[in-house]
Amino acid sequence: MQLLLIHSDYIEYETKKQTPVAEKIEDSLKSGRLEEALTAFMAVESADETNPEETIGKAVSEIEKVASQVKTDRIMLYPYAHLSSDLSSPKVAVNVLKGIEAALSAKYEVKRAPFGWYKAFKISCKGHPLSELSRTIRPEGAAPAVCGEKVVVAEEKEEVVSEALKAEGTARSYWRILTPDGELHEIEGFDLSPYPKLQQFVDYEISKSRAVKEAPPHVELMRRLELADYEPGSDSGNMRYYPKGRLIKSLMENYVLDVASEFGAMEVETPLMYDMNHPTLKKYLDRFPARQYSIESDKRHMFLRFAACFGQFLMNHDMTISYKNLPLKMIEMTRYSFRKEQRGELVGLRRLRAFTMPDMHSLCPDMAQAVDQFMQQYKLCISVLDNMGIDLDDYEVAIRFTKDFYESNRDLVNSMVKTVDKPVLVEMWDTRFFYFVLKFEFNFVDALAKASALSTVQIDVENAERYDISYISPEGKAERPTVLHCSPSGAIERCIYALLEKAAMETEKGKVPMFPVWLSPTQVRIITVSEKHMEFAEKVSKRLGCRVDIDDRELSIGKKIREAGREWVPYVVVIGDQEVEEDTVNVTIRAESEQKKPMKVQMTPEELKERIRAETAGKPYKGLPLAEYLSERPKFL
RNA sequence: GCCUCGUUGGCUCAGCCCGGUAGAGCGAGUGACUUGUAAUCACUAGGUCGCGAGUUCGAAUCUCGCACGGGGCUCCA
Repeated sequence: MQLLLIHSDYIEYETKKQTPVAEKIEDSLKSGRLEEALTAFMAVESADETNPEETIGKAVSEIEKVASQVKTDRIMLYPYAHLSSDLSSPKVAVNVLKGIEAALSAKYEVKRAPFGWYKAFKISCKGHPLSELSRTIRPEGAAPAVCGEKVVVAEEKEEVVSEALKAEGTARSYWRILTPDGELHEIEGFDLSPYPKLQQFVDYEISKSRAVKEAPPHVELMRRLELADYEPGSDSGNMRYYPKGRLIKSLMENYVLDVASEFGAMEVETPLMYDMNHPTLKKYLDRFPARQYSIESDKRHMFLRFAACFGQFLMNHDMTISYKNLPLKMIEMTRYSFRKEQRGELVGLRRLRAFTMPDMHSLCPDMAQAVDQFMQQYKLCISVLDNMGIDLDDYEVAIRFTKDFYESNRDLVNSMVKTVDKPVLVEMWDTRFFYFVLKFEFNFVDALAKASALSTVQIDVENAERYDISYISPEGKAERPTVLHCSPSGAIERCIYALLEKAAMETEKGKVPMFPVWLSPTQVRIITVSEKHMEFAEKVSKRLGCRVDIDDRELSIGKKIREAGREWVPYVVVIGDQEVEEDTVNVTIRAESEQKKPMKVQMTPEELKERIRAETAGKPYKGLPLAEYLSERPKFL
């Protein structure tokens, strides 16, 4: 039996004409209406004939379950033959319907539309996630249907939902574990116990089991460290960034751009909003699983970009590109990309509605070079995350591809797994649902076992055609390139989230949390024992030549030390009489300290400077985001 | 979007069940102390109790609606 359940404001029907299999009914049943009802459209199938009683029982329990979820006690049973291409005999169907009606009548107000009539009906679907559900019910032992998936989309309430979002509900995929030896394993039976993080990721992706009571630890940290905060004056998922958060973000953004530039990508900038009715964009919207912000602008209907694809592809379309220019790479640091994620999905910095994402696209002449580029970019992503403080142990790899692609590119996929040298999760589609044939993501698994994607690369085989992008081949002919999408780090905010969650997990394990030195808002904090040491402190600050601040507040040494620790300052320098005399500094090195066991070292300012220089070599640098003297700093929280 | 819990000085929270002039700690300001490694002492200021409506002689407290946040569902780069 096929069941389609719609929670509706109302449902009404009116019989029009009998079919040859029509049941006889009284006039009172020729039309009907229910307010606030769960409507069950149903088609009884031939498989149900083997055991109609069982079908009735299962259908009743499904309907009751949904009725209680949506909290309604009115049910409309509506025979709807179009749900199946393999119907039962009318006699069985009527018996099953009557059986369901009888069983439900005890607890619910039930109406049943007559069987075998052409009927006009009106329904108003409520549109919440549980309001539209479909179920397939089969007696034990009956063979599963082999016909193609059916997508039934009830009338949506004005909301623009892309076809890709709808299709995703029906995409058929297979999950496997791929090990570095190139073997594909069924998930059931594969021993994941040596890989607890992968286990958590697999659970998250597949069984979708997640029971969490607390707020994720990064939410408190992002506020306590004065990095970022909610902005009630904006839409949910649009954050404010305080100076320290802005500094970290800015350094990360610059780092990714530097790396991309070195990799040969040209930085560009494209508009934030686009015309919803632009013919090319409309089609692309339908292929991307995201919800958009939309904006009414005079008579045009605009949407906010959710990536830089549009802008770059439209630019590519207008360009004259020779095969000599390939692979052609462009990058934009999208500040912002907008996605109107569902409200309940937004948490801290993990998932936002406005986020900063490096978006790089590479045009390749053919699949061979695309595959080569893909591997280079895969390695680039590993290196970028590593340099930002997120290493291979902190995330799990997911590789997704179509069956066809895998079969002709096993070597590529296997060498990806060898590169990370640990089992990865694989998802294989039997047909291509999306614009890509191959993609990977690095999924960070947080302190509460929730996973979210960071870096990703995808091989796109659709958009060159859609945007009419071409290059001129050596033979002088226009050819379609293959396009790669790459976000080397993933969303910048999400990288900050990952660092904070990682720090929280390390704190749990008894370690001392910190940011990489190149990202630390304060790299060295100078604390003076008394006012008379200020002059020397200022000299030391200049000699260090990095982000040094001076705690000149009238507080006890103990308190200043404690606060420097709470801010995760990597080097805390205390200056008193001894240091002034010896021209040295006493440094507490956070990276080498343990909880309650600080690592204190006496060294010259130049030694400390050299140490920091070595640790931050090759990374972007910016000055202090706040006043040098702590007494001059405002509090943001 | 749905369910559920929450919203009280800048921050963290008590008070709400059982309606009667709003409390603490931290932070801030001022003063004392001039300090050697995880919270120095004293005083002072600071509150439309998220917003709107209702019940009541009287609402932080009871009821309803809305906004924002946490968790769950759903969904997902």
